[in-house]
Amino acid sequence: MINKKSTEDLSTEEKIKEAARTVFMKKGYSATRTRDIAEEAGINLALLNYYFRSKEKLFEIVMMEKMQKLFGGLVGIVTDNDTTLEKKIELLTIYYIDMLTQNPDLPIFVLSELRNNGEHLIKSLPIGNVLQQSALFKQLQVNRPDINPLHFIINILGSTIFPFVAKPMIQAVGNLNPKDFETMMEERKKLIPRWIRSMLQTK
Amino acid sequence: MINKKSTEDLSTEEKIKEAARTVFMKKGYSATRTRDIAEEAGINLALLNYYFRSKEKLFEIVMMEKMQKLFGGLVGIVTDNDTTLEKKIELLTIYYIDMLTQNPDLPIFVLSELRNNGEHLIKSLPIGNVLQQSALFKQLQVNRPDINPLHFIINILGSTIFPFVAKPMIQAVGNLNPKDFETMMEERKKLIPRWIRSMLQTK
DNA sequence: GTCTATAACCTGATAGAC
DNA sequence: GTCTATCAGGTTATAGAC
Repeated sequence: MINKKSTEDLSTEEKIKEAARTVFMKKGYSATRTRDIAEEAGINLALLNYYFRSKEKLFEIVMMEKMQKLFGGLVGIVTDNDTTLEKKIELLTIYYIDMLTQNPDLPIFVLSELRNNGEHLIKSLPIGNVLQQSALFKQLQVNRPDINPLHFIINILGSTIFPFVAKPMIQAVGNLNPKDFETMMEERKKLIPRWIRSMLQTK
Repeated sequence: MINKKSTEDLSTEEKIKEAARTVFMKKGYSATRTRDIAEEAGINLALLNYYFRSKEKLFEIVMMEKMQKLFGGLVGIVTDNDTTLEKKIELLTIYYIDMLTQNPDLPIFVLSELRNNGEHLIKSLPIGNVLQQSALFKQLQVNRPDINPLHFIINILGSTIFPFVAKPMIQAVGNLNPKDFETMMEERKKLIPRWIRSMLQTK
């Protein structure tokens, strides 16, 4: 546990950033007050501006981190020239479900803030070109030249990410407690790769 | 066109509600100022409070409408005892893609506000019981008794709704202009029912 | 670097004239 | 019903002492 520093050990700057992650994630940009962040960090409001100049600058740092966390992880998998198409689908599924089980609020945060306060941040991530030129894209194109590969990417991400975006709704509809929800997501790790495989074979 | 009144013809109360729909939908609850709504409605700020007492009351009216619009439409389809499972899947797909093409920002609005300001509103919609006792649920259970029917519901909704939730990301990744995006969604109306069918057959 | 105090502005809501 | 004016409180950001 050498990497897991307790809050008291962190530098002031890092304490503020950590508090900002927590509060922005929970409330979104607009509903967050800098006072909330200062309180969460256990420091004074003035220090926040001393280190980060403004609420918006601090938000952009957090937002970039979260976008990276949501979309950065897939790069290593999709660009690997040594894995089969089927293996990539399996790895993506497991990666996303595990990562989102640890960070269930990540996608709704990123996707909703992207629309409200950060559409200009999309261009910062070169994820578009990476994906278009990836091994996965080419493999999909070879397998199903009749269908835009983007459809399959959407399906993989939709199958894994959507349940977390709609989590409150799904829990209500299915009468699921948090443990039930996690169990279902665990089931999906096996089901989704099978489903995507069958999609690829369906003419 | 007898139902389509121009803005000037509406009652003041309806003008304010219409403006509230527009502004809340665009900015979300927290980022919306009652002054924005008043201006959009072409009336004075005081009138908003005269008709609706508070920002929150007005928001709840809009939010209930939007939840109804997002989830109410599926009730008629899933409870129909006279359509086959396959027909229901086709109808749900077409219904959602058409409706969301007209209202692309609806799902991200509802799902993100649900988390921030309206989790207590979920219970207002009896969608949970309706779905659990629906013909669709029973048909899924008969077809695949080995898999929780909720998985398939999530897949149908995920395939149709997720692309709209992630729209800015998808457009950036795929280098799509709005017309391209619509074309892809149109393609999905044919593809998704095929995919779900093949899922149901995949052991 | 860290704090207190406060400036400068914004926001939801209401009072009161018409 | 509709308006103008304004209140009371909140919000970001900074000045200035330590």
